[in-house]
Amino acid sequence: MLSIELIRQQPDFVKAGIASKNEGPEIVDEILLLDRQRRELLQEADALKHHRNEASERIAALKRDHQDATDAIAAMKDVGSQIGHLDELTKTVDGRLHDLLLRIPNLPHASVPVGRNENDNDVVFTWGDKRTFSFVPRPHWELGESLGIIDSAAGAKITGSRFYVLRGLGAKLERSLISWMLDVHVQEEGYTEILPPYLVNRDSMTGTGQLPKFAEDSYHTDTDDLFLDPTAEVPVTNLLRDEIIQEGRLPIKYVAYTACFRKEAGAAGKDTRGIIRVHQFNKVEMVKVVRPEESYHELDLLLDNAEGILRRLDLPYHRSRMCTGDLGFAAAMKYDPEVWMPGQDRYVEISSCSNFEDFQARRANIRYRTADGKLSFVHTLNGSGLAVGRTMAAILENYQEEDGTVRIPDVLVPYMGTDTIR
RNA sequence: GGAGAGGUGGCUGAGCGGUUGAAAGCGCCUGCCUCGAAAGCAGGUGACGGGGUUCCCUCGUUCGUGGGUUCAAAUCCCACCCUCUCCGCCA
Repeated sequence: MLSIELIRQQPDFVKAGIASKNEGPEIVDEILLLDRQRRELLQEADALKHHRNEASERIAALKRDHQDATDAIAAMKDVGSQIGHLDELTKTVDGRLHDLLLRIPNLPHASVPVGRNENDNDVVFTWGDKRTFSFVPRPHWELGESLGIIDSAAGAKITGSRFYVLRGLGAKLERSLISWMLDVHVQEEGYTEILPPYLVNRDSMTGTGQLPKFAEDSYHTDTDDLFLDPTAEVPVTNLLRDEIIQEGRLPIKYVAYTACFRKEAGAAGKDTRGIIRVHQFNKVEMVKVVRPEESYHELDLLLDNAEGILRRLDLPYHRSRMCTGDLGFAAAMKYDPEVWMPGQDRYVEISSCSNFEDFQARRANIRYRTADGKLSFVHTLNGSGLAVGRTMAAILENYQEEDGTVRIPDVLVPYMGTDTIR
């Protein structure tokens, strides 16, 4: 969330920032109004409480001296109820204010290009040579079906649409990719591996920004109010919720594999074929918690770590810079590496690397203590390294042969125990 | 799921209705001592939110969370959450 001080002091700056994210300015005015009400109520109640505290001290003194205190007690009789009334009002206003603060998006970094939606994003970097095919490359869903490794019908049968089953070397390829990606990030880039719960509580979902605004995107268990994590970002970032980190521990670099669950509300009709947009998918996610002054440098490193996976797999990609309108709710800056899919003749998002600055840290109350003892909010970042199912799709499409077999990228052969899926 | 124990400041841990934001110890910071350090001695040391004449003063809140009782709650009552031990069930 944004600091209330910033909203108070520079409301027009905040309005302009959220407008560039396609959010109306009314929320800022509503916040300012409630903030004013809150402070007025607080002053009134504090004055009464001060009065009560002084009276209590006098009563205590009288009691100690074994003197009669009935008059003093009688005089305070209804002050308590006045305070109770004011506290109740404050609580109502406070709750409403807090809810609005949780619903206001992060402001974009000043350097982010202003734009309305994904059409205004820029490709800022391109890597790799697209392979020239002597035949018409097929999309991964056709390859997956003919090889018998991706079974969408089975997924629909046992669960529903947008679920799929992997079989044989398909299942093994998914598992190999997870292990290999984790190994690269841990062994070569110094991340610490985490295997968190896939179910998270309401506080965790609020801490990273999925709640309260995007509840309809998440799977939820009615009986105990838990959510299926939409990304490992949620459990992993929340490892540090309400923690005070000694500065020397920063930067903290975590990498986690989890299954991810998304309702994909509003995606009806989009990417209906294949395994690009599904309700359950595997992802390896990197999460960083860093000192504020280093967060943009760390974003560059994070991007390089994500794209390094694509380079090791020799998959052509480009990097898309998100405009303000496509940053999402919590990010101040975001880049999406997109992989080339020759079977579909398009680039597909395969990672998303964001700097949230202190937006998540404020919500989740993640702070660090500097050498001179001061407390500040950290900056948080995360990026997929990578979405596993989409990586498998990209491998199938880029490494396919005319006879329908698929070659295994060199780095994965030791994990797969074979160099071809046939 | 059942029974029991417990949740207090950075940590350990007292307090169990009335100057208790909270003893004591540890840790940390400052000063004295020292060539320097340790030891010793003295002092200081939480967070959050208001207000102000804004390197400081002041008020309020804060002892797992939320309610309740009371002039007054860390302290009494209720509910919930979490941790530990034992039992049961179980991949």
